[in-house]
Amino acid sequence: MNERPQSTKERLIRTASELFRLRGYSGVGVAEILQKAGAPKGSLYHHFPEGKADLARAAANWASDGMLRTIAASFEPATSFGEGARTLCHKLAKLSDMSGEWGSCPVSGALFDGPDNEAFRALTNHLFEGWIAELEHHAQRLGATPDAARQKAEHLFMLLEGGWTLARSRSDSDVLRTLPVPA
Amino acid sequence: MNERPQSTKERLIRTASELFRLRGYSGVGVAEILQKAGAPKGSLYHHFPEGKADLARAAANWASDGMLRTIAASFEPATSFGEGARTLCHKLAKLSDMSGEWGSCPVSGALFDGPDNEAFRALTNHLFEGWIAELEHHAQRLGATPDAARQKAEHLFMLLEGGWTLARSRSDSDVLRTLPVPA
DNA sequence: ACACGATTAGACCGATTGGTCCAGTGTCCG
DNA sequence: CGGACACTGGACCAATCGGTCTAATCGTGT
Repeated sequence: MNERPQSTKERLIRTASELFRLRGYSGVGVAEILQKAGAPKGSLYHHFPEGKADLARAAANWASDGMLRTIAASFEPATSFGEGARTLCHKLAKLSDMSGEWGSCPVSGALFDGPDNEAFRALTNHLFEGWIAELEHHAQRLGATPDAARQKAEHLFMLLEGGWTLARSRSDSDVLRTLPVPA
Repeated sequence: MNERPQSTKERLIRTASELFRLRGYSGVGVAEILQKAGAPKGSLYHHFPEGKADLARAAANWASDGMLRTIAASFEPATSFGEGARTLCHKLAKLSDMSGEWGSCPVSGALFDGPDNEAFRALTNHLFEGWIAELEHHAQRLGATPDAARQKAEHLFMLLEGGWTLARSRSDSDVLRTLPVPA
């Protein structure tokens, strides 16, 4: 019976990630996730024994993996950090355009406004540091000194997060396309 | 009976703003706000006939006004845009340290994950553009051309929003203090 | 002293929340 | 064929959600 394009678990993670990005952890109920994913309640608590929090962690991890792949795909063909950064911005802008709706960073959406949990904050930070480390790796590969690479990576990360916020508030992905990225 | 430091309405706005900043619009219930503010339910719906959404708008407006004052206070004595920007960053870092807890931008916290997407988004954008306009005004006053002033203002805004996110995820206000602000 | 609008106080409401539980339905391996 | 096990379906639950309502109380001008 499982000739569906994705497994139930995968569908749950994807729709949860999308909804959390739009309205945050507390802004989305499990009923809505289940309805959009076309799954019954039993499935959720089978695949994610700890329920909503478990699903949010999985969604954040999944979204973070996608972001890491996007970063790698943008920087691998680049010949300078600035070029890779600009490519990344354009890719993210395009993703925003395609989704049709305006959400926030999928990681902070899923985790930041959760139950005042310290564990959620720690996972958020872990994922963010993963992005920064990936950016740092490419900066160093493209000729920056270790110190400069770290600085460039953090700088670009903050611009991206801030740009995401402004783009969402304006409903305009061009904000991302014209981001003043470090060279 | 009203020798309290602030009126009930003011207390509601302040505690709502603080809580929304920590856990977002949907992450905070009216019961919690009322308890922390020491107000009964009747007061809320007397001062804010539309209830929680009304209160969130008021909280966001109040927080935005505070931010505008902080921007003005930082840039007025400055002799260059970079100097004003650095002062602003230090002031915001200090505010984060004093609050003891790590929240997000008070405007996006109160409004971004709300139920009525479009109206909330429009207000968020209105307030954000107010910040950018204030920054732009000071940039121009301190010698930048109109085009450069606009660019510097948006650039600083995005760095601040992104820096806020990273500072929160790391629980470290030094992120703000070392922000690579435009000159 | 009185009246009157502004405000407070909190009981109460239906809807929705996240979560539990178990009977069914496969699917695969002996 | 027959268990074993992974998964689905949904009824059901206590708790909490935002919101309404009315009675009491307050402050103030006359």
